[in-house]
Amino acid sequence: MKQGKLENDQLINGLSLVPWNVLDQLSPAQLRDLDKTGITRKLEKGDYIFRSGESAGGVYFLKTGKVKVSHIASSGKEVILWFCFGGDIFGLAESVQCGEREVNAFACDQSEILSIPQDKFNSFLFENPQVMFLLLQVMTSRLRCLSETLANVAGEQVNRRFARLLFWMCTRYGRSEGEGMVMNVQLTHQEIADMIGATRQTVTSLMNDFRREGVLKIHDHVIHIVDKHKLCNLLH
Amino acid sequence: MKQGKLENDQLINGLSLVPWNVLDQLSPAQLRDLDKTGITRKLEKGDYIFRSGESAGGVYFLKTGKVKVSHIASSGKEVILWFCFGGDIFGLAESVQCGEREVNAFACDQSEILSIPQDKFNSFLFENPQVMFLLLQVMTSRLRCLSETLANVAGEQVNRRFARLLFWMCTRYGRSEGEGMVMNVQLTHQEIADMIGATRQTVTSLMNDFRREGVLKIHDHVIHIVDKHKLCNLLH
DNA sequence: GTAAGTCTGTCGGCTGGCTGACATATATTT
DNA sequence: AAATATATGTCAGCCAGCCGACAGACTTAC
Repeated sequence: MKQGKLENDQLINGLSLVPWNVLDQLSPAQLRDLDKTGITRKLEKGDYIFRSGESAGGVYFLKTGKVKVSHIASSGKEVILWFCFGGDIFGLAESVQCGEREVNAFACDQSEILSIPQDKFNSFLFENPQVMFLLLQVMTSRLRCLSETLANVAGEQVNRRFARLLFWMCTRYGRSEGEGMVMNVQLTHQEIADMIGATRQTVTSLMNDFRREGVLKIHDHVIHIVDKHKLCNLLH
Repeated sequence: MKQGKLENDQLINGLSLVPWNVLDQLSPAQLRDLDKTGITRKLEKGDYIFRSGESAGGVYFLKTGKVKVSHIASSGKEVILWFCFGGDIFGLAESVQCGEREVNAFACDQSEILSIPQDKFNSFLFENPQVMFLLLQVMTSRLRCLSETLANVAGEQVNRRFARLLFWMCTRYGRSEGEGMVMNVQLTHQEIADMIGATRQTVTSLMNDFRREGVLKIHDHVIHIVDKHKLCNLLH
């Protein structure tokens, strides 16, 4: 790992693409070290890793699977902050500080997690300053991502919010394919709604609008953006 | 500074109060070091330190004054992420990564800033891992704060959004006073609106509703929460 | 002191998107 | 295969909060 400047950093339409996959960026020795200090656990679809209000004992790495990190507003509405995939870290905010969980972490699929007690993880960070720096990058990248989401939700109409989410998800989790993009993260309309502050019904109808307009297609729950430029036009 | 656990951390109603004032937590030697590597500059009210789209050359510390960090949504609506006060760091996200600014930093008052080039700052962090850890804490604290704001904006009605903002601002920037709280951060109705995703008119009328209900009073632009519990009741 | 600029207060009309309700389609379990 | 659960599609009604507009209050500059 090079100090100071990420090598695989990219900028696409102003989107910072610092990779969030932390495990992939650690050395074999560091991985062994973490594995030794933590406990690996298997989770079933539907399990909670932690819930808002619980006291935070440590930090988690997602080895495989998919985890949803979300708030429940006092109105009962769920607000999804992001999804974690293989290699991602979560539960850091509450651990690096002291205090209780503010969010829920929920296994969307069968998953495998590595949990590491707070004090041990902090020691690990001081022994591996490059990793600490990497986390600083990941956290600031998430901060930018949330800033953008906030600007989106607070300042735009639903159709644009949806278009922006699509573009953002495809950029981060999908791949280009000719004029278009493909992303095979499985998302229900409800989940999309919870990410953009809308209702399920609104997402359903937007989805069909976009399909009718030839912006996207869906095969087996995989979203294909037919024409990147068409989508981009919906952003401004 | 103690490693691993912040001493002056507090939790009030689930609000993490990791202090954001970074300069106050540095040693005299570290301060001297930073002062030497950076440039101190005075700003007039209304100056921009940077704007969205510019390339990011470094990181800033606010020595005195007040700086607004905001997004402009493509609809033209401004969305305020937070205000910085004496000792706060800003512009880190874009610097620690590479790339361009995504937000605007605007001096709300006469201010004094210390700007430090990215590469020098990164070196400084590796020489002072405790500071790097401190920044990790500050950034994750802001991440939590933004998460909460997002949940607020995406999941609650305006009156609650406003109540939550008041509570949050008083907790972070104000002080308790008997049954109530006082906060003398000067905010216009427009600025409040931009923090909660509402319009100025809505904030004006909410402000008067709350005054009528005996939740708050205003003297010389200073907000007094008359009864903390009354405000808290509005949150749920 | 006056003028220009910026904030605050108030109101009627309008609408984006929520609510609720129900039908159909697709997965999952037994 | 049947039964249950979950996801999608569609629609009418409604209302929170936006929009525009204007008046008065308060600041700042000259």
